[in-house]
Amino acid sequence: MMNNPLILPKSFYLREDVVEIAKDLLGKFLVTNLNGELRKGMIVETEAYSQYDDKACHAYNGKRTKRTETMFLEGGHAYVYLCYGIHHLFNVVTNKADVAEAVLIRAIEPIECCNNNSNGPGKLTKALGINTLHDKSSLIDSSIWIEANEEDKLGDVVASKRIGVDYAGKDANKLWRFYLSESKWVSKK
DNA sequence: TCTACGATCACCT
DNA sequence: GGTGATCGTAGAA
Repeated sequence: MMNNPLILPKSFYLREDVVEIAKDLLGKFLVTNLNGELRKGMIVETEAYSQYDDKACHAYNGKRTKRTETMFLEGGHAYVYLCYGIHHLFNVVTNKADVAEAVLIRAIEPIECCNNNSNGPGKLTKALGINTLHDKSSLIDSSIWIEANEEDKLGDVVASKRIGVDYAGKDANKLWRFYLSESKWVSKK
């Protein structure tokens, strides 16, 4: 994957507005190259999480643990963790080092070698072959990366409440989930 | 050490 | 619509 001009540069991830980045990731291509097999899907659904003013975030209020440590890395890294003992969830770490913010990729539209369904955060990691071994991987120069979409014909972007974070009280009402309204691959309308 | 629970999914009624 | 699977992590003791 050397010198691919479409790969999003680190500066894309280092920006300080994680909500903005969550929106920008829609329509981009998430690509993995594992075991010599290239897999690619278009991102159609994302959610933003921030350590600031967001109880739903694992690193809320700057909480640093072995698991959340990844979110404190510099933007442009993968944050992968196990949920419900079964599902691997893939996030993109954003902002500068020591600021814990990330974007959860919730659904992709299969493009290459992802015949499996991928309309949910647990399913897309399975379709792409992502697991917790990829936690802390760089998204710039390793086997997982995100490419720009030169066509960039997105259609309508819809904002909604995030899924599965009711425990977060008022923060559960934040409109920090974004999806492409025309995509049939969105996990839930 | 021990216990509780989750950024989900598939299958059941 | 309701619920069980399943296990690493976090927090308590």
